[in-house]
Amino acid sequence: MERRLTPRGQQRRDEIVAFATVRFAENGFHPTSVAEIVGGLGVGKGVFYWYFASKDELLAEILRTALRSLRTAQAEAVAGELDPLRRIELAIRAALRWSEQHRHLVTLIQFASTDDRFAPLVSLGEAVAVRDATAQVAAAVSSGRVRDADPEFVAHAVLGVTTHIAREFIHKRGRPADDVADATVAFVLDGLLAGAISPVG
Amino acid sequence: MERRLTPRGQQRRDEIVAFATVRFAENGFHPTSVAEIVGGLGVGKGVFYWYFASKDELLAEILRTALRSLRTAQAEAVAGELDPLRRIELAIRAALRWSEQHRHLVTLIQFASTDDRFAPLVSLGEAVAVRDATAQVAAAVSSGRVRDADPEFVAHAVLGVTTHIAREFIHKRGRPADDVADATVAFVLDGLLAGAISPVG
Amino acid sequence: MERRLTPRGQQRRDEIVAFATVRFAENGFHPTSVAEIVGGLGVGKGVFYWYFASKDELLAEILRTALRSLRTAQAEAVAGELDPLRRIELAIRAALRWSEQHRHLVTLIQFASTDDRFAPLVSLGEAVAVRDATAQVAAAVSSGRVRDADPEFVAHAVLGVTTHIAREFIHKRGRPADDVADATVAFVLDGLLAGAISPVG
Amino acid sequence: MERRLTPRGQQRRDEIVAFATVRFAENGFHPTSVAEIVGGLGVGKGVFYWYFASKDELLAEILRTALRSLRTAQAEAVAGELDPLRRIELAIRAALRWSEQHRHLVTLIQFASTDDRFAPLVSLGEAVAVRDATAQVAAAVSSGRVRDADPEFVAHAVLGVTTHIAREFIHKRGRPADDVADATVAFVLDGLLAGAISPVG
DNA sequence: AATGAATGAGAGTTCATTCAT
DNA sequence: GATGAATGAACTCTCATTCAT
Repeated sequence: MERRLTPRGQQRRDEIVAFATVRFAENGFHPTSVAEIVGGLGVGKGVFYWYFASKDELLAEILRTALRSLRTAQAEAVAGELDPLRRIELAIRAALRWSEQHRHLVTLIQFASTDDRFAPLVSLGEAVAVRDATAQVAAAVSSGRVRDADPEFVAHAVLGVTTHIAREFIHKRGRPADDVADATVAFVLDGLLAGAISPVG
Repeated sequence: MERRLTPRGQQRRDEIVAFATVRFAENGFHPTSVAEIVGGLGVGKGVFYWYFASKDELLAEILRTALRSLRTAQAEAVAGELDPLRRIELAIRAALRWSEQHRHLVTLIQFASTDDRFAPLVSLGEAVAVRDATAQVAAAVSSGRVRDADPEFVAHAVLGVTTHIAREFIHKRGRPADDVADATVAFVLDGLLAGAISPVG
Repeated sequence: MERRLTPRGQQRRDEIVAFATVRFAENGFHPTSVAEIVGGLGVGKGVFYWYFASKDELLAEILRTALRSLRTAQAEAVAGELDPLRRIELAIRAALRWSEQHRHLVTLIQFASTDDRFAPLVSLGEAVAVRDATAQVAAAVSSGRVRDADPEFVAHAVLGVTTHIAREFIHKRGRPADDVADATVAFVLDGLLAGAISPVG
Repeated sequence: MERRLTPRGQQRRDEIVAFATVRFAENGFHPTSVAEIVGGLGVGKGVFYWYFASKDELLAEILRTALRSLRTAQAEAVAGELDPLRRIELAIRAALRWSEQHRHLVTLIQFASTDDRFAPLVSLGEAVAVRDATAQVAAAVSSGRVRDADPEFVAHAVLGVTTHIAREFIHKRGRPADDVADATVAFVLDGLLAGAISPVG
């Protein structure tokens, strides 16, 4: 593969990616056939294999692009911010806003992480975000601003909250990402007990 | 279906379920063929269709049984406990212990939730746990013991943390469920800020 | 593969082998599709793959069976004969008679020897005959009954004559194997010069 | 087709022929795709069809050229020689030398003779050599210099020996063509028995 | 002369499911 | 209850060939 493409070719390729992403997310990867994709685009079967080595390779590319896009969105969101807790907050907000705009990709990423052939790609993509979050938490812990905790554990806990909440509240219930983000940040930073009335005895 | 089975029949059926669960979890549901399952058990194809109406139906049953088992484990864990926060803690601990013992089922549940045909079963199974957690949080909030928050949101946040942490720390890294549970409960109840040194300025 | 077959299954399998042998020989291996084979037998496509792992594997098996059959025919023909030259003669006669009866197999063997994936099978099959012929020639040479010559070279020369002659005279022109065998044996034993009138000066 | 080509065009064409010859011989004709050929040369697909009407036509041309080349080599080798047996010997030597230099073509010719679409071309090419050899043998027989035998049969026997020996000893084992030729000529002229010690009673 | 793009029939193969025994 | 055999639609992928540029 790695073909030199004309502008028209690049456009075709993008069409395939866009169409397949939606189908894969809505129908599932395995149940969506190549025939369905090319049929939906009104082109011959060969077109698919002109641009992609295989159906697997197409999904892999979708995933790589998606994860890179998410990473970029987060990187831009935290750029310039030095405070560790603010960085974490901004990263959560960016992730939720990105999820709102790319629900199909979110679905695909979740599926991919259940398939041995694609899971490594997802882990790889997540690793960057986790690494950054881990560093921020570690900094916050050592400066005494947050309670002592395994930074990597916390980073994954945050990741778990964020992804599940995105699916449940943004995708399923259509809540605005920013509102959901407020609640998510509060949960992450304060937990359940903070600010509550101390038990009287 | 709904066949009256002899003890030997019941055993056969259970064998199929057990074997298929592992294969589905390790290889993926779609990539695992019926032929592979019956081949692995050394029986003919007819056997499979004697006990199950279809491959889909087998997965559905695995999921139903799995979710029921998880529910039961949680119900037993919280039985008799009246304090809302303790109930949540006990439910988290039960879920993590169950995940430790049923990693294949955890994988399958995650996959199922990405497939339109099976996702409803998972939601249904989770709904019970979420409903209980929501009620506990609501009680705790209204008694002023935890900060004001949308109880259902919190319930899902806890679910998100727990499932992700189970996969990442118990399955991938093999940490003991009980240790992981301690950290999870701390995260959920205290968030990041609680117990930290207040900023001096 | 390596399936336990019922008598009916064995029969089906044999049908496929027989039909495919003819088609492969007449149309060529690559140009003959699996669809053509199952269509010609009036069965579904799955049948083919129930009995054979692949089209390649079917050809491989045809070749193995064919070469074993030829070997057996030659072994039976020379059994009990001790004289080296007679053994060679009998082997040539057996080969030609076998070629007469299995012209499709002869064609397939020739094709196979031009394809890297199958050529080793042919070489393997021929090796036995060549080894025996080599031994006979060596014996004849060392007893002084034939002129000094590289026994292995002679063995291959005999093989070359025999196979080409079978195709040209038995298959293409339909000459009876026994007549062709007489001429072949004469050529092999006597060459061109033997028994000729010595040049008078 | 039959295009008037510029010198550069002629060169391109020759490149294709050379490259395809090697690929066809090493990978097989059917398994070698047009895409592979143009890809290997770093040109677009249009180029192929600019110079050749089809893949079949390319092979046909390769074969025609190859057989003409072999014929020419033999014709030059025997030119001027009047003695029938010497002509046969020289033709054998020329064939083996040519085989040594054109092993890929030898492989292709052998394959072609197993495919109904190309076999006639090979027969046609061989016919000339066989015709000449037949004439020489007939002359030698009628002058009494060789034993009585069907000249055409002998011609084919010689062809069979020569082609098989070329593949086995020159191509597979890399023996020098001239050494192999000595042994081949000896076999053809003397057979096995000539010059051997007569059995003593 | 040459390119990249496109075609679409057809290749080999798989597989959930059914059926005769 | 259980088997091996059979089905045939659907799958992924290939490929000789054509075409617009």
